[in-house]
Amino acid sequence: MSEEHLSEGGIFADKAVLRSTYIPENLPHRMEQIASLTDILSTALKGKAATVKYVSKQLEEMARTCNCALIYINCELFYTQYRVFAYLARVFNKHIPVFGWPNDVVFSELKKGLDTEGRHIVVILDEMDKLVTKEDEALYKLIRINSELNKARVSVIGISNDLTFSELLDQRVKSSLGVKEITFPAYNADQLKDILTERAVMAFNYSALDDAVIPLCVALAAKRNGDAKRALDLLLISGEIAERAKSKKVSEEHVRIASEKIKASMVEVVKTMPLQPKILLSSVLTLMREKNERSFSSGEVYNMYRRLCDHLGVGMLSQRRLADLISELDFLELINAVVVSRGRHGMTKEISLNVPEELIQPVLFADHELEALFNIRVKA
DNA sequence: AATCCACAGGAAGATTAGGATA
DNA sequence: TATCCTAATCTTCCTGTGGATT
Repeated sequence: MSEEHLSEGGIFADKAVLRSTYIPENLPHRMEQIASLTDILSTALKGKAATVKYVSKQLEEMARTCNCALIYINCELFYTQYRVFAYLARVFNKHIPVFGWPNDVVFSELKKGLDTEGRHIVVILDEMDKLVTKEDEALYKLIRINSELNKARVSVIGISNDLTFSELLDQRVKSSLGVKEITFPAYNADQLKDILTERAVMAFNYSALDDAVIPLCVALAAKRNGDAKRALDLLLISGEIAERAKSKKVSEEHVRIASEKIKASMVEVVKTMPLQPKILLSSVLTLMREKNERSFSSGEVYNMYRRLCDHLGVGMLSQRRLADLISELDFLELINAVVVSRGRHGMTKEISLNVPEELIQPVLFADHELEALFNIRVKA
């Protein structure tokens, strides 16, 4: 139980419930994704943290019905290639000494064991980051094992609390993991409401929430992409504001203040950005006005970016560099950037604005270096 | 099944900015 | 002021990717 938890007495019952690290018992409106997670037992996968963790909680139950074995490995304990493979091989009744055998012998024993059983197995690697730093070949081998098996299939579910660890991953591993990445459609207002209500019951003390608070949070968040994390953030910050104000209840007013605070910090982020990212952001804005669409390919954005630089008489960056800036803005949650394949038409990042246009447009135009964009021709 | 688009994103090296030091 | 050092930025060159199209 956390320190934070102990000090809750007024508004909050358990603040941690609202944080993005919290694993809910229930995951409403994601049954389809959960179903497909259990479905694709022939490939490696990764997904949004909460969903994967939830699945690992529940999968054991389902595993019995879909005839596959579930093997849980805590990488904090089994942190080398040898230990992981030896552990797995032992599951298939292979006798492997604790140490002494060469890695590749252990590996081929594991393959033999798998193929004689010929089943689907799901390997859950908890604290996966520990394994990656200590032994980078293990993950790669495990993921690629399918191509060397005849009958059996192996899936890997990686769990990690370390948000930055995917940067450490071997590119080969990353790309294999990404193969069956599941997409998560945005929640609609009703679904968001369900989610917030469910969490609020646990997070707040009884009757510490005004009835209007959740609908308001949903209304404010739904304007911006139906992102559950944003709605939960808003609720959390509202609660904190109410708490600091020594109020007994979280009211609509607190939500409004919280919303203003969030907006203010977004404005601040945009205001203090260097020139080039500002031009990039302006490019997205201009594209939205010109084409009357919401999302654009990185090629479109780069072309617009060049146009704007030209217009401003500013030196332009390479496409490669711009791709990095796009990722940075994505990280800051100012834009959404998702890699998609358009088949014959190549791969792109689909880029869309993630903050209210009317909020950042004035900020950008206020920059005297961008003044010239004011009168840029909007052609149909 | 093979091709091929339009990029993503890694590697390595160059350039620049911002200091520190002498 | 000139010189050096380091980190951040940015470029060039590159290989890899998924799936619509052939």
